[in-house]
Amino acid sequence: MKPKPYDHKKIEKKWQKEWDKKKIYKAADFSKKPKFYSLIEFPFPSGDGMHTGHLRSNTAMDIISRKRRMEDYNVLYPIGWDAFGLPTENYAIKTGQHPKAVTKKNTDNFRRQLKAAGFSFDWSREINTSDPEYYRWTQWIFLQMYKKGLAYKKKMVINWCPKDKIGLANEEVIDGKCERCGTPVEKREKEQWMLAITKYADRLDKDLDTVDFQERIKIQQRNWIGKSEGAEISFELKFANAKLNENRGPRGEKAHIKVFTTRADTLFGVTYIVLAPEHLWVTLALDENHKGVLANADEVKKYATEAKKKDEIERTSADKTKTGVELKGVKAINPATGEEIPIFVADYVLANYGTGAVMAVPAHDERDFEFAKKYNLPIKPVIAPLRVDHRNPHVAGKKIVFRKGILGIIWDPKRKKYLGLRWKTQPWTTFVVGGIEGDEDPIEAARREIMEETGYSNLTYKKSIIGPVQSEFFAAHKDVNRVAHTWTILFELGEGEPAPITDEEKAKHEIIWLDEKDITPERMAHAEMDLILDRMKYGEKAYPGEGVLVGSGAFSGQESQNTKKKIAEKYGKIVTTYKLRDWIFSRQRYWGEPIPMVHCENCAKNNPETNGWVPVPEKDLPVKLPNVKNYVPTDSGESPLAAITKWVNTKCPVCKGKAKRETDTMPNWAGSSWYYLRYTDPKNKKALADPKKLDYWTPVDWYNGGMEHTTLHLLYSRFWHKFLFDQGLVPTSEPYRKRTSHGLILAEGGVKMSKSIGNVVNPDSIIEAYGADTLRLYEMFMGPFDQPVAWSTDGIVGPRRFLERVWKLQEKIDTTPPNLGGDGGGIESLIHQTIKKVSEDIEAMQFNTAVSSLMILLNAFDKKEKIAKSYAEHFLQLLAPFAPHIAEELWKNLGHSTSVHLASWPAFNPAKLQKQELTIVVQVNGKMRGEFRADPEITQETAIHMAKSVPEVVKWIENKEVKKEIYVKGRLVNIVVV
RNA sequence: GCCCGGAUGGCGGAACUGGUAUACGCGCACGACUUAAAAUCGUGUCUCGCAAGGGAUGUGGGUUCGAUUCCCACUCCGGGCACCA
Repeated sequence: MKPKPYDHKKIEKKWQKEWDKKKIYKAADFSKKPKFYSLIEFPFPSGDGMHTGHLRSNTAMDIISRKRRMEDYNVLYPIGWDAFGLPTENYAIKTGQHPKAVTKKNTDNFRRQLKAAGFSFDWSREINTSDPEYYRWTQWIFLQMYKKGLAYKKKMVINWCPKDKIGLANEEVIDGKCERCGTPVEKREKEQWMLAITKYADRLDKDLDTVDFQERIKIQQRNWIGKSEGAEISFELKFANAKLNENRGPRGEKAHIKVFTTRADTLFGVTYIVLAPEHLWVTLALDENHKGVLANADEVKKYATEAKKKDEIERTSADKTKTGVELKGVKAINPATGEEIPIFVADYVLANYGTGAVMAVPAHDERDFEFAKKYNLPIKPVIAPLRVDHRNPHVAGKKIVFRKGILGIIWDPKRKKYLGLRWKTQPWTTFVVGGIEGDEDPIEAARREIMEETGYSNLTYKKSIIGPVQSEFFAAHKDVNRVAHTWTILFELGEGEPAPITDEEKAKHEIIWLDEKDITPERMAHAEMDLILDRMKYGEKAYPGEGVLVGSGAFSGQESQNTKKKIAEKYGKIVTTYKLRDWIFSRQRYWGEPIPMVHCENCAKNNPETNGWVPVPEKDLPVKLPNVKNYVPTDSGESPLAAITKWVNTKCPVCKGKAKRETDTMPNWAGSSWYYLRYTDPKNKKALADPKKLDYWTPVDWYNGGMEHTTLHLLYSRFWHKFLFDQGLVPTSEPYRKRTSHGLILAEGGVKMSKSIGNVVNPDSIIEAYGADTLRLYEMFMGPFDQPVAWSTDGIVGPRRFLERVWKLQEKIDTTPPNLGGDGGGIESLIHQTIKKVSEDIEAMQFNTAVSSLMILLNAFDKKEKIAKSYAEHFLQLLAPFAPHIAEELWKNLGHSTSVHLASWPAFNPAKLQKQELTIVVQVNGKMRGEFRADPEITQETAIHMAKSVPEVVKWIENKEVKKEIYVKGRLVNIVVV
């Protein structure tokens, strides 16, 4: 019988209908089988439909879900629509349709596309965030947060996108531009609803240890949360106006400024204080009540006002030079040294991190260094870099002698060379080295030493390269272990012959002249050459690293790492800060969940701490979006809802007086922060979900999505989940047990797929031409799942040809009992290897190699006249998750009446993995020279013996002395000859 | 600048725990089938060399009997963060 050709259109439609009818992918609540909840990020139904990039994640999780079903799990693989959002609203405005109608059209299209791709979703649980029955619970969760003080309204400067006419969350601003449209954001002061995600910062960070997220995801979230342990240290203030120094705060404390630092070990090196322009103290010092406190109030005021006006881009632009103004008439006192130091206001200090004030340590912080250079402030090194000389290490038992010293580098502009000393008594080349005597200045000491050792005195001081550096080495010429603090100083040599030097000096070393390329860490004996070269090349700069404390009172001599905590505790307290900010939750657009709050003037009077905000009673939820004609956004920063007076004016739920509704809506991250919970019980009218169902289904076992959501949706939903957990509403403290991420599918040529470039590949045309099975297979085969890959329409024919050949497999099924085909069980072993490989690769999301191993198995089948039915069945079971339609059709053709997707996942037999004969490679000195066939049970002795008799090997080892023989079991023999 | 990835044929990529580098697929070349083409099937396909052999996994070093794999230094590409004290 000649089979019909492979007609993907016919079989794919047929089976999709059949699966739908028989509901084979429906998830059963409370089944006795172990549950498996697999999740993909529900799509935002845009007007453009899906593109092939969207299907990568869906296909991967579909494969995993199908495999789990075959492994007899009760699988929940749901789908829904993240339907609120700007693009829909913008499109609706442009085309004059209602967003609701646009959403309906788009979801219908997406549903059609997803069904055509053959995904095994449980469609009975479909949800839509813009459905009032859904957003009733989004609003309800918001109210719970409000009750617990996590939702609050605050006037603040926000990022306003003038094009989208909407305020943005910090996470939505990229490089000072709107994430969506790329328009530079403006600063606007506005009352905003905020969610206090920072209260969960510590748990969001710490609990990452308890979940199985890809490491890169954890790292990115941790970086975003930005936990930083440091110290808060108070600097007391001293005013020029002596009367002010008498003032005390409410707890009797003197006026002071608190700074945050992670480098308390550098406290002795603090030479000034810097405040952010928004710092409370700056604001206070400038108001009317504090006239005369600052001698230059006008100047400071001007600077602070200008700085606050600047937008994000200007203020943070890369290589902007630092500016600032000193606060005249007040000094701070360094608590460690008691020194009076100046206070500046400068816009390089961020207001909303730490305390908005920093202690400046120019010697050890690059920014402070730059600022200090510009304003001529003292730079006091308190950390000496530590260099242990591994070429001349300390010798045990020798005395340790400390000394202060110099290293004199002399540049001769005439020779264009540096002066070096070649030691006669030691194998060293050095610059001029010497000690500092008493209170001598390092520069003077260097001049003196240079004169003594070289006779040169006509020297111009160029610069101090670095100092002090602590170096530890064995000074062989003095027979002591030396711990030296060394200052390196550069001089330029002038005219004139050197004076004669003593015989004693002559006996020690001779002068040589070194090219620039000769002064390397290898050539010179100084352990700190790396630092010297770096600073000779790039000039003087801060040393931000660790080392040994100097000039730090009782702490001098200790390693900086060990003093951070000690100094923090002595002069302040240890605190933890986070980069994460509270979540700006208000949006000024129509197509979102209304924030369920009303504002009542009357209540504001009776209950001032609420500012008049009253939550809508839970029984009145949902607060539905009014059906209106005009939802065009306004430039005023008010939501279009504000214009709908009939909706806005309402009764106060508390005093029954006149009240107004909140007109801002929620961001579209709201609905997606808890959607995975709703899938467990999508139609519940009494609760966001039945607790029993939540108990059964949650947490999500495996969640795959895009890296772009790591610091947005993924973080937000972990926050909401933790909140719900604290209220006893969900059974686990983390929503997702495992999170993985796919790489983006790029357009042909490796650029991003985008509608504006016009390089978007639509799955409809691919499914039409090649079929969903081919598309799925290709998406998995094209490259490593976690890395970006470029789409290639040329490449898709590979998987298509593969399926054509799978189709033809029917022609050679041998229904008589399996015969081993006379190949010594080769095929059988290959089948078991393939089962193992495909099983493991799916778990590791290495779908590309799983597909390739299926291709290898098919290639082996093709070489056979007949294929045993059981072999074909195994093959189809392995293929089913990848290409569900063709697998189902062929499975039926083999005589099965139940779906292949309900069949069980094949197991491999470890005993059958091994081939009956193996090839052992023979190397001589690590180079492949020959091979031989052997029994798997071969001993080391026989293997080596056989290896040595392989003809191609013999000619490499005859007449040579065999030095070593290595046998790697079942793999190779390496013979090492001299 | 900091943090994460990555670099292997003409192309997408493979290689277990350090053990035959280039699996699988695309493309290309040749052959079969065909009046012809497409499709399909078969053979070949890193590179230099007539060969024996040699050289190749971004670059330079190291460890090892043996390195795509481990270590050190560097270059380039992608992503994230970025005046976070």
